[in-house]
Amino acid sequence: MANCSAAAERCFFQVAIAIPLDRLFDYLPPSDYLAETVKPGVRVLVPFGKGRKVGLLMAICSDSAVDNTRLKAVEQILDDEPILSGPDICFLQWISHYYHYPLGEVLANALPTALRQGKPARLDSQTSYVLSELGSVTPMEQLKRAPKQQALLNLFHNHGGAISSTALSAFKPALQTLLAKGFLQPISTVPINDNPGTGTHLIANPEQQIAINTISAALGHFSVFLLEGVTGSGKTEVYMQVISAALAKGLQVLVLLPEISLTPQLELRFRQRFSAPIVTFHSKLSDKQRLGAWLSIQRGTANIMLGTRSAFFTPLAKPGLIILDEEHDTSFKQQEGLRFSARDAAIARGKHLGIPVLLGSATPSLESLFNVGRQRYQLLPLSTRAGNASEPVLQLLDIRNKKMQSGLSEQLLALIQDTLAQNQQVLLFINRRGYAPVQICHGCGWVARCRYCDANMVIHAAERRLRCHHCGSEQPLTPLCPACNTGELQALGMGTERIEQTLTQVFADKKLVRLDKDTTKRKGALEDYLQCIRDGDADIILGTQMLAKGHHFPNVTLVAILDIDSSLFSIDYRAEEKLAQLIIQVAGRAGRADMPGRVILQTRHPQHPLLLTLLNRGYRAYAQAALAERIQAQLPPYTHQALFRAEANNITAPQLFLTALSGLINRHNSQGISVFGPVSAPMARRAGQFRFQLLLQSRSRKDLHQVLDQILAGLGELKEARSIKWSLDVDPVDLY
DNA sequence: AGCACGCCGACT
DNA sequence: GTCGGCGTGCTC
Repeated sequence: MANCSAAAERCFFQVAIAIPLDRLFDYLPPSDYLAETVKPGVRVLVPFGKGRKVGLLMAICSDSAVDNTRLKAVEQILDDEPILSGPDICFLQWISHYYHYPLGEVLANALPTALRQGKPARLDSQTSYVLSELGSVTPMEQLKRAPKQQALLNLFHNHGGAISSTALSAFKPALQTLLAKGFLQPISTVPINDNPGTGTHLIANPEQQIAINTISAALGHFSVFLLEGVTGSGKTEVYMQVISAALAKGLQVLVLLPEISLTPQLELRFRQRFSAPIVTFHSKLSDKQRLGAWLSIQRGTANIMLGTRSAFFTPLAKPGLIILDEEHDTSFKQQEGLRFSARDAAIARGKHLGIPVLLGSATPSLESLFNVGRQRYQLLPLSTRAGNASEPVLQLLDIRNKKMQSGLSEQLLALIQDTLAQNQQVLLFINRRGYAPVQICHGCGWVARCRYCDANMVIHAAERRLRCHHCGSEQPLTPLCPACNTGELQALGMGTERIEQTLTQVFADKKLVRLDKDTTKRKGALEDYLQCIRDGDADIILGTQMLAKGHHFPNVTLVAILDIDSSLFSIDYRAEEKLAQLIIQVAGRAGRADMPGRVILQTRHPQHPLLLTLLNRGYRAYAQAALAERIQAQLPPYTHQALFRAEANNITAPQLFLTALSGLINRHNSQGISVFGPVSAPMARRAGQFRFQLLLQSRSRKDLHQVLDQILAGLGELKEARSIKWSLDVDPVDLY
């Protein structure tokens, strides 16, 4: 083997480094380097500036454009084998190019923290647990007051053997308790195959069977499917049978969900079904756990990865299928750093890897329905609800000139009363946390504003504080108006906390659970509340939109959305789509076969076309009408957008920058893409920063990206860029 | 992104 | 007389 550094032909390492510069850095090989032992895709430790950094080797080439005397040598090669394969790197390069984000930073997004820090890519032997003698003789009923512990013990009974700690990450508190009680005991093993699955399929109905057959037949080549099924139509059963088909071919499956809180339930169902090793991946895992999950998928020791957006880039040893559930959910769009859409990127990844992508939703995004119309995606409908469950009834409640009590009309209060009297649960949504969104002085009209944002301070009564929901600044509640020094301060408007107060007074004998960012801050609090609701320990469930995601509450028969009007006239053109999806999703949360759900929408606009179409003709009719409007208005998905944002601590610099940028664009804009702005962001000042934006739009994605490619090269030299912070959002979903 | 270098204000 | 403010420039 030729020793490259000594040989006549020199060679150079091209290394990607996680800094906001979209270029590679050339290095000399390490002193002990032997050619052909090192392949692209390994991590290298390199001197960089004053310190050292972990980079990824992209290529080994025979020359360098940099003056060779300035080159430093790679200090250490960190991996024996590439941690990313050729196709993976190729896909990440595509991502870097499409989102105009530096390759080194894209790579950093794709690696777990431990690998980014240069820790060894090694799977530690892990602790596993087995039933103790005591645990195997303890009757399950003994734990009926502790459902989580009971579920865990049950898992061990069904499984019969050892289960690894990684596989039990969702049961951490219960695991500790059962260990303390002596029902379980730890054993140390090499990584084991967690094998509790029974593999029993349900009998699929005809539509499910068509979906299963179609997707299974597509394994091995690229195609996109949109599985459109209402809650309870059996999407998960389709997922599981398609996963089975992939597993049978020795392939891996990546399953993405919008929210962490949805992973435990699905993980449990998967574990009951599959004998193949399953790993989860999301931001609540420790660095070590994430490394373990990532490596076991990268090496192929696990076959199924279940995770959130942060799991998206995990390399698959034997790629088989990507499933993205609740594809309409905007949580799949990352809102800072690498602003990618996991949904869109999943399609691109499927294409790169030559594997099918399965999108699922009861309320597909307009983009996906548009792509079905263009025959890019194949629609697989599931129209039958399992078990003859009847459709929930959607009903508008006109609250114009109606007497209201804390945002609740008397009619709604009466309906709540009736429902509670029948020992059924009530679910109430209001998308505003805190006590009240405005504090106003009745004497002089003064309103509590945030010092740093263009926003009102929100009253948090229990903590006796005013808080800004945009920057987090706080101050104590004062009894006197700071402007006129009288005691005329009043709370205006409704938040979850205030409605909770009213409801606990009106229904004093009923148990209320409030679910919002404030009540679920504690780790595991959300899961505890959800379990409490499922166990029937709550009569009234009150919360923000976080309640609408995925969870099903069969004993809820009355659902009300209290404040839909704020979304009906929003400046954000996607607000209506989100509201329509929320209404239908919420309707799916409620009821079961013998107790159909009822959904009440309080509104002052009962004639609004969105509401009429949605209620009378359903989601698909709404979507069709909305798509027709998008054509008319020349909005996505009929056009493509890219949004430049700029912010600074003064009001002029961002505008100057965007104006200069606009000029630069127009000099390169032979394609005739539209440029709107600069305009101030909907919230012009946030956390002390003045924010402006420039929107680019074109009917041709190619033209748009061509212009972006041209201007981004010269953007660094723009002197106006020096004093501000800017970012580019390709395919923005929120124009804030 | 870090990190140094580099010229102008209030302090041991 | 200095400590330190963050503007500017560079990283193979």
